Amino acid sequence: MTEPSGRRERKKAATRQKIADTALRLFLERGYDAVGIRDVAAEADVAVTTLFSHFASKEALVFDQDENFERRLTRAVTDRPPHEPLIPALRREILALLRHCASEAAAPIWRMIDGSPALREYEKSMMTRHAESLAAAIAADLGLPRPTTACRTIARFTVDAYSLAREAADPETALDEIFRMVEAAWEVARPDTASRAFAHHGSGAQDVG
Amino acid sequence: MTEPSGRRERKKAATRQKIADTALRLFLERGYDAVGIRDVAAEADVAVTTLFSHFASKEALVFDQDENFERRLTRAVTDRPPHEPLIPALRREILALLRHCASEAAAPIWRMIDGSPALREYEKSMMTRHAESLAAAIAADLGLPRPTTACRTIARFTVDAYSLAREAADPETALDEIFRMVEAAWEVARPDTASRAFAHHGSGAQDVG
DNA sequence: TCCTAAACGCTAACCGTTAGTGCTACGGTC
DNA sequence: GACCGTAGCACTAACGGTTAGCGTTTAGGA
Repeated sequence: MTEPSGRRERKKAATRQKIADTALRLFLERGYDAVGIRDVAAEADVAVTTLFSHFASKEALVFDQDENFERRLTRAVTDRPPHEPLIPALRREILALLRHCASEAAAPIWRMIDGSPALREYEKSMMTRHAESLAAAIAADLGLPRPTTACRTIARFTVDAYSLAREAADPETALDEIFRMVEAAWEVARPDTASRAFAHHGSGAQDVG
Repeated sequence: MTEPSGRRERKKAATRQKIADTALRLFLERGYDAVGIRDVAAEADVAVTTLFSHFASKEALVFDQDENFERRLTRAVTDRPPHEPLIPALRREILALLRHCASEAAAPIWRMIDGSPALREYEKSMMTRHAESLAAAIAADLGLPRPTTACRTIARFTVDAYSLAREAADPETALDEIFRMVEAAWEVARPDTASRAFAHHGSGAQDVG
């Protein structure tokens, strides 16, 4: 019951990988909607229940490899060069993600995702989940114990930037424009320099400017 | 085949209303997840197929009355007082929506929504859909033929504000903070006055109470 | 060696949703 | 008032994703 080290882990990982590979292959061959869970399970030579013990849903079969998405976002904050400001670091990472998805060998996969409403929905809710991790990373970067509203907001805006840029005709130009807006939003909210903008919070009085 | 005026329409509306009422009652009595579509249909004395001819999904049964949500957002733009700036008008409307959801007789409904992941997801994707209408309304307000990236971004940020404020411990204070950020984002992006960077309007433009 | 537990399998269902089909009643027209 | 097109609704049956219940194998540790 200590560490499940060794062969068992490898077998499990192999099964998982076989399922994911099979699923992706079938989806690309016949289309996402035309392939059923039972098809994937049969082709991967596992039971349906086994498939669902590795993946929470049919959509998760597609976004398996993109779990590192979250990692990349948080690392863009934590592992950036010492004096690089926060927002440019995020912008750089989003740009890299955009390019990774747009070109590369991943093109047919993203065509498939764009072609299925269920997958698009899933990706969006995935991004929103990741925004919460990003908010935590930003808060930690600022030395805050817990994410503030401003952290959560900037995190949400950042994943919006990804989502909006991906839908734009010219993603990279759109990203520039959106991040100018994100930067401006951050400038009025960041705790270290916000003192000149507002000095009160928590009490009833609210005001702008 | 002209206008289906009269009794038929009324009967249809009555059936729809009966289904919605029954569904809401059962959901509140037993919990959303504990009530099946077949239960609702039986209790409303209609066939399952009839239910689905009135409502696109189970979640839509809950958000039936909130179709005006989209209308309210776009009208906050189109029907605002002549010289009121865009962002404060949006802020005012979001505040009204927050209050409408938080207090009022709607409290148990929102408790139910918050208690069901499926419903929370549905609400979020609904808001994202509404963001696109809002973007169109903003574009029209500026005399643009089609929504630009900036319009879409501000629209998205606006519905984010609603979503983030609703999750916050103190929604109204959070909304103030978020809208300060939205305002800043808009200032650097708005096409007509992008040059005069910041114009603070300090006097009490927002109504409280 | 034996014991525990994880991984896997099978069956059988549950649940939301849809297709196919047909009946009924309403509304407009002659 | 009789006629007809069509909208609303019902019923059966299924599809596809997902899960529960329960049994079987197999690896790892005692």
